[in-house]
Amino acid sequence: MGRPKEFDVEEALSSAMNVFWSQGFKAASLSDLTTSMEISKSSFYETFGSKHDLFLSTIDYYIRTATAQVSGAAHVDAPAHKIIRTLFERAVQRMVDPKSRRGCYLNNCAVEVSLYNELASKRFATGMSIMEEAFLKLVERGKREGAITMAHNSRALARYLVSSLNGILVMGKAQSDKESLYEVVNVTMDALK
Amino acid sequence: MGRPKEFDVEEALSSAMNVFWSQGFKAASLSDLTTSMEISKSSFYETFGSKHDLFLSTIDYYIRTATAQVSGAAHVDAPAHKIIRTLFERAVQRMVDPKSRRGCYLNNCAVEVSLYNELASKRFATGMSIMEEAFLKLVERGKREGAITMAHNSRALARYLVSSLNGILVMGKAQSDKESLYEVVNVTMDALK
DNA sequence: TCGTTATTGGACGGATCAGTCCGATACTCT
DNA sequence: AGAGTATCGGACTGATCCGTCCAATAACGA
Repeated sequence: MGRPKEFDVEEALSSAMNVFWSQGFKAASLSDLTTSMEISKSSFYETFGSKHDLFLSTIDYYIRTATAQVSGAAHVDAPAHKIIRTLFERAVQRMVDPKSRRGCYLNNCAVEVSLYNELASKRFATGMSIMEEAFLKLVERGKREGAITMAHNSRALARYLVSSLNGILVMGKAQSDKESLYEVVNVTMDALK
Repeated sequence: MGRPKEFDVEEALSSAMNVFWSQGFKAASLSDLTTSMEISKSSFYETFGSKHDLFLSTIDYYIRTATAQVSGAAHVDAPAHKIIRTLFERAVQRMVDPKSRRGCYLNNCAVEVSLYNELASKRFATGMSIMEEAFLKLVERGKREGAITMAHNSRALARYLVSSLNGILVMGKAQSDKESLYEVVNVTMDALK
């Protein structure tokens, strides 16, 4: 019944997210968005409601996809502390590559709009706590494996890791020198011992 | 000769910075700025050139004032590692207070405009390296005082501290719980031992 | 008093913006 | 063939934006 959608909503969301990620919410015009999403203005409003609605949807999309990666890594068959290190090293690699030096989408969104946008900042908090839970499981496993210190409780260490990861993503914007960032990772990881 | 300026340029810069800090560059309208700065549109363009010029000036202003605080703390007569902890605790206090939960101005600016603004991102890098130098001196002193580990070179530790401080400022936006943030500070500081 | 500079407020231009609406067309199922 | 939906492009609205310009006024020094 009726003509089917010609574009994939998830793909369009991904494109839109990349536009917001690169330009910010305010700076991204509707024209920028529809061009990148490869849909017409009419389809845009029909499917996504408004620029602001779309923005919130891209945050949900990011939480759905990006945090799934971190959570997924927790199930890899390797020592927990190695998985943690790998997650940090991947972050460094992303910040070193000019094409992906955009930091964390959630952080960027929080900076730009959380101040005047309740809905967006709630999503930011949600994303962070998902990250925290993922790290928490890894830390607990690391303790059982005897590779992580008992000097701090697991949740404190998990929060420390989320915080540190964000710090590295911020630093990467100013200091894209690979070795410097790896040094920071080394010090950060040593705190777990 | 001629009528003297009636407003203080530094004060106006401070007001403008607060507007940008709270709303972001794009979202801050000229009307918002002139209202907060308490000058007319004509005086605005006469003195500050353009919105963008003013923006860059506020970044310089921030670097001039805020990093001076950190650098100044280095000369306090107290054990270096205690000074470092105090700096972190002050950051936590700022993030816990709803009125000052705005993170680091440099970071916010970098997130919003660094992607399409060379001049702003250079300033961001400058600010970060000033912070790094301040922490470097503290770390070196802390080592001489025997309170900081020799396991890592001083510059790596200084970078680690800058990174961690930024991480805490980011986390504070999602997690404003005081105790959680203090826990992160504790773990962070333990890495120096 | 006179020249110089600072300040103001408002009018104005040119551009861009988000969002609405409509007519034409294309696709799919019954 | 016909009903139902998707898509498109473009015209349009109303608002907002940054920035320019100008005439009037106010404060200073000589």
